[in-house]
Amino acid sequence: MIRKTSPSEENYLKAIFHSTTVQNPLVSTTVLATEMQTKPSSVTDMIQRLSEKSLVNYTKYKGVSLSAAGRDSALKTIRKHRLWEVFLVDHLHFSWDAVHDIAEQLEHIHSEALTEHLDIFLGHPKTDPHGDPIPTKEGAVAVLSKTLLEHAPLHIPLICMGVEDSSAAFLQFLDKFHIGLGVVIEILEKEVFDGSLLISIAGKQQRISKQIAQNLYINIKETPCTHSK
Amino acid sequence: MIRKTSPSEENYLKAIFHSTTVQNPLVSTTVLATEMQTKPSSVTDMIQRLSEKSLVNYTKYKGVSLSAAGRDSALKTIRKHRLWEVFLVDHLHFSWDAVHDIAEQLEHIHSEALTEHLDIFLGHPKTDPHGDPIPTKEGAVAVLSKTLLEHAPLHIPLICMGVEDSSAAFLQFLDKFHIGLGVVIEILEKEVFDGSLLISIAGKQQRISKQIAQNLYINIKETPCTHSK
DNA sequence: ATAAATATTTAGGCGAATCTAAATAAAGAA
DNA sequence: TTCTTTATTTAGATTCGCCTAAATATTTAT
Repeated sequence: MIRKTSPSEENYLKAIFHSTTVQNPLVSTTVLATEMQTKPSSVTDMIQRLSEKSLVNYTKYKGVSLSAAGRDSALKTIRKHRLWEVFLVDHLHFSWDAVHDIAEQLEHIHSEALTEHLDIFLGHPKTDPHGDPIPTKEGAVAVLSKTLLEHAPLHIPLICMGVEDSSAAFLQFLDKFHIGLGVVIEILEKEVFDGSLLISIAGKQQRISKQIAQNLYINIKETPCTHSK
Repeated sequence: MIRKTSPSEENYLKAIFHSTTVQNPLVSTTVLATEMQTKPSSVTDMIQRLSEKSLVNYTKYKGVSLSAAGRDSALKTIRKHRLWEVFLVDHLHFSWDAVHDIAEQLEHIHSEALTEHLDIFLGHPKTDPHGDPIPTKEGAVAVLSKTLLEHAPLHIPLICMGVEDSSAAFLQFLDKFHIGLGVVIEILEKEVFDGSLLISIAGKQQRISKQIAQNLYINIKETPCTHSK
């Protein structure tokens, strides 16, 4: 009998997906253990089970990567996670820093019909409230052109497209500066000394640190964005 | 360290709630085992754990009932279940016979904020798509005046208020007769021989079996259902 | 009242997912 | 290269939720 993936397995697959996408094509036990807030031995245990189910490619002492089936499963989970985040922000009016923990639970609901009805209800959104692309039903992920604010040109209207760090702390920090997805900003000045930027948002001038500029993605203004909150 | 209730525990508490509300104030292991599609020994096992957590009152060989805390937990779960059902039917356009299994999963999401935001989004519904009352945040359940169609008077407009049996089979069967919540019907004739009824729905006459009449709740039309306690 | 039937609990085991502690492999330094 | 440090795996234990089989309590029938 074909057993459905458990929430725990799905979380591991997601973590492997993220680690192998952002960085190395092979992720180590320790890195995964840190990511999952657990012990390396637990990771080894789970990875061996996932390997037996052919969801990952695993070589002892070398590292792990996703198989086609594992990648598929991870993308399904990520699709659900991001769709739910859109629902939570756009319809239940949660702030973008509050949705992650709830979506972490909702992403494990097993019902293809639910996911697709939700997608229709939301109007087939392309990105979640943090600007991350929503994988399609078929498992395709759009590669968004991501430019860090740090590397953006001066004196040109820029549109905020996403965040690198989507921790609640950072998102709440952005809220203080009235920076959100779709917000138009313009760099007026770059400070060589500390990398800080003088920017204008909605006519007002503000100085933001290098750290913010390193965690915020922008595009040259052209297309409007949803999720304006 | 206060542990959150697990999905399994929540399902047991729900089952105990239903059994002790509908029938005896004390429910037996066997009845519960049937309800939960499991073995009596597993039920004993779980009940003992719930008893240690003071969620149920348990006397060996006698039966089990909910403690105040257990009842509270059960009502929270039922509230979530029914709110999600409203969402699934009213907003995601699922049919009323398709929502139960999905709501069974959604009801275990732990987030008070989510439940309350959902309640607001839905406009504080009083009943779910099957006519069952939605417990309040505080744990109050409205007692709806429930009259079976079987016992309803003739030649008076009746409004369909709920179902006794909410299995997919029965609900789909009702759909065939175009019977749904809020639909107005009138009994034209009662057949003594087999208990079947000749009714009119939206001007059309139909004959329905005794079994349907025994599983459908109605109210006299002019009296709108008051959800006050 | 006693025996038979039935309901319930106990005992012992299993798989999933976790942990700690010990063993072993790989990598880095002298 | 050989030793030491670090990373990784294995071994053994734990909890949860379930199972089967056996023991025991309760109920029913004779």
